Parts: sequence; structure tokens; C-alpha cells
Amino acid sequence: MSRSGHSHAKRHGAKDPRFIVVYVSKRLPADKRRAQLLDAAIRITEEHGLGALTIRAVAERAGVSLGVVHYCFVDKDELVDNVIGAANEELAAATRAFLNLDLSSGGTGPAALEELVHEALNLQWKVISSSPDRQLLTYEIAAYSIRLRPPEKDNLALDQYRGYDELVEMVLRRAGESAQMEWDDFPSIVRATGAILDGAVLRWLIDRDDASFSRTIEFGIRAVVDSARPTAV
Amino acid sequence: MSRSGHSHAKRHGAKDPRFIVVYVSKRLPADKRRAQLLDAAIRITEEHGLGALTIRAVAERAGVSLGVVHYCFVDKDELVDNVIGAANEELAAATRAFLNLDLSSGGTGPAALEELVHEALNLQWKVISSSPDRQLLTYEIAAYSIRLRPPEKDNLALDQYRGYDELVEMVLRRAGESAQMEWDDFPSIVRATGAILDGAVLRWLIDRDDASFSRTIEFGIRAVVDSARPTAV
DNA sequence: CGAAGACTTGGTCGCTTGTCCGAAAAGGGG
DNA sequence: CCCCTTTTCGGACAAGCGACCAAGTCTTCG
Repeated sequence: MSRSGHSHAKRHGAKDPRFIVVYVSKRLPADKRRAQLLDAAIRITEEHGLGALTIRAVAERAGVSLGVVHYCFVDKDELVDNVIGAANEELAAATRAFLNLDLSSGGTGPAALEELVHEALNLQWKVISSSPDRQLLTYEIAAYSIRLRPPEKDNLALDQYRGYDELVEMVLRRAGESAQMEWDDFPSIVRATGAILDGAVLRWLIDRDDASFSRTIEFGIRAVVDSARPTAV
Repeated sequence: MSRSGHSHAKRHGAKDPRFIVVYVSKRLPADKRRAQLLDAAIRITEEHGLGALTIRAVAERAGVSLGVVHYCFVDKDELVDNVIGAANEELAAATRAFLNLDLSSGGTGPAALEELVHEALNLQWKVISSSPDRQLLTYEIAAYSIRLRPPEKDNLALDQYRGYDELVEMVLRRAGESAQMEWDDFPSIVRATGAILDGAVLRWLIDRDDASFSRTIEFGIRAVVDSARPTAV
């Protein structure tokens, strides 16, 4: 609540040496401002849904006036698109983070495969459970995108699920390689794994029942592992 | 576009015997009107989402003036609650419809169980694929309900998924009885089955890939059947 | 120093939303 | 027949929205 940093502070004659007047510019280059506004928009949307994403809310949260938002984003549509794009990009970043996950410990065979998949999902569970709002936004984006289908740009949700598939596919593939196991019809396994994870997360968002979520995932892991066979040598 | 049935028709002297003048009252008792408006509201919401559900849209669709809607529903909230309640009730009705499904043909054992579950899911698939808008509304209601959590009434989505669970549970239980198979930890099986179905439907809503959906369901059925064992005698 | 350009402000516009109200109209019972 | 209740109408209202703009302020660089 200190007033230092406000624009008027600059014209304050420093009579009393106990006070130093610090001038913090409120002005930002457009790209920085744009990033800041986008960040505010993302948080608003995560916390209160796509319906709460308004120009005014973004301006208020960022502490700027209305015009600034329109100075950095021509449209509200552009703002929405960027929020959704950022959410999708975040998912892609999560995938990259998994690239650093060590999926090579343990031996080979079904037991090793189960352990590896388990480990990966535990990691993913940490991400999910720590950002429920973020997860919910994912479903809202999907619904939003589906409603727009015929006229507008082709299915923003497809991007989202493309990234989702990549994540699941990479984890399963690397776990399989490490445990020397493989699947017939791998794409179907990937999709089914994604489906059960997606359904379980949505259900968890509703009742926040960690134990039930965990049991559902266990079921899924078992099914995935059971449908794998040792890699032919 | 005929004008017969309009209120002015009542004062039309029947000069020409080829025309009959039918007077249809525009007035309805409040409960009938309420039902009609609710029906209009449901269709609007199914077609264009919860965000498109406005008092004006309902009034226009029902062909009445604004005041009438507020005469039948005190609030917009009351309208929304009733739309959601009707959607949940529709799900419960679907469950009752399954009670009439014959799940007794075939013999016993895993193969019979698989066939029965397959049959039930095929039936459910017919319902789903013929009303994608209706399905999407389900997810929107879930998201809407989750966003309201702390202050408002406790989780409308819970009702929805309670009905969902009942449906899945009933189908699996009856199929299991018929095929003389049973599961350890039945509730977890029910929940996992619901999760994979839910995830698969959401994914289908996005890309409308019938074949992939089918393969995902096949995977789920196999997993569910594989985790069953013959009923102890 | 001074001009050019980047950034911000604060307001207005037209539109849609939920809510509300007074009065008219219709129908039924005396 | 008229009266009284129920139902309907159409407009009004404030609030919130996206969009827009003229003027002002600050920074930078020639």
C-alpha cells in the first residue's frame, strides 16, 4: 500500500534525508506488457473459468487501464486464443520435462514395466493434484473448442490432445523399451491410456477422492501392462 | 407461416366456408408454461452451451415475452438449476431403460461376460453417438458445477456422476450375474469403467473418430473381463 | 535540447445481460 | 352481465461487456 513507485513520486523534492524516493517506471515495452497481461489472463481463467476472462478483469488484475489491453491485443479473440495457446504450450513443456525422467532403472519384463509406468504416473499425479484449476481449464477449453466447431478455426482442442497423446506415447514407449516390452496396436493403447487418465482426472476434480483415483489408475496400469508382451529378439 | 391460430383470428367472421377459423389460446397455466419454457431452455443449452442460456433466448424460442419467463422462474439461477436437474434426470431415465435390457443370453464364463458387456456398451454407444450435444452438455455441467464449489450448493456434478455410477454398476452387476462371474473390489471396477468410458466419449467429441473410440472401448472391456473371476459355488 | 514515437489514460459508444414493474388482456365464476 | 384472479405484454432500468479514440505522458534518440 506504499505510494512509492507511483508516478507522482518523481516530482517529490527530497527534503527529509530519511526518505528516499524511488521511481519505478509504470511503463513497459509492448512485448513485456503483453506477456504480463497474458499472465494475468491465464491466472484469471484458471481460477474462474473461460467465462470470467474479460478485458476488464485482465486490466484490473494487471493494474492498468482498459486501453492498454487493447493496445497489446487487437481483439478479445486474440487474447482468448493466446490463453488457450499458452495452456497447450504448458502441456508441451510438461512433456519435455518428462524427457529428463529416468525410465531405465529396474530389470525387464512385466514387473519392471509396471514399476516404470507407475513411477511416471505418480510424477504426473503430482502435477495434476497440485493444479486442479489448471486441469479443469483443460476441460473447459475442450468444451469451448467443440462448441465453436463449424465456422471457426479448426478445433483448438485437437492441439491440446495432440500434445496429450505425445506425452502418453512417449512415456509408454520409453518404459516399454526400458523393460523390453512392446504392444500390438500401440496407438490404441496410447489412446486408451489417455482416455482412462482423462476420465479419472475429471472424476477426481468432482469428488477429490484421492484413493478412488489411485485405484482407477492402478486398474489402468494393470490393463496396459497385461496387454504388453516381451520384445522379440 | 399461416396466420391461423393467431389471437386476431378469433374475431374473423367466417364469410368463406372453405376456411375454418381455429382459435388457439396463447395462455397457459403457469405449470404448463413452465414446462414449455424449461424444454426450450434445455434445447438451447444442448445446442449452444450453458453460456448461451439467457432469459431472452428462452423467451424468443418459446415465442413469449420476457416477463413470462420471470413469471415462471423467479431467477435465472432457478432456470439453470432446473436445466441441470432435467439433464441429470434424463440420465436416470436412461438407467431405467437399461433395466429392460435382456442381459441373460449366452452361457457363462469370460466369453459370455465379454459378449454381454459388449452388447450393453453398444446400446449405450447408440445413445451417445446420436446426441453428441447432449453429451457435451454433461461435461459443461461438470465444469460449471466444479467452479461453483465453495459457496454454492454442493456439487451438482455429484448428482450427475452418482447416476452415471448407478448405470455402470447395474450393467456390470447384471452381466456378471448372468455370466456367473464376479469381481474383487467391485466399486473400483465400476469407477474405472466409468472413467474410461467418460474419457473415451470426451475424446470422441473432439475428433469424432468412431474407430478409435471403438478400439478404446474394446480395450476397456477386455480389461474389465480379465479382472473378473468365476463366481464361487 | 527538442522532436518523434511508444505507451498510457480516462472516457464514450453501442450492445447484451438480468431484473423489475405497471398496465393490459384473457378467462372463469358470481 | 361484471368482477377478480391469473397470465401476458412491452418497456425501462442499471450493470457489465467489447470496442474505440483523442489527448496526455513518458522515453529515446538524433
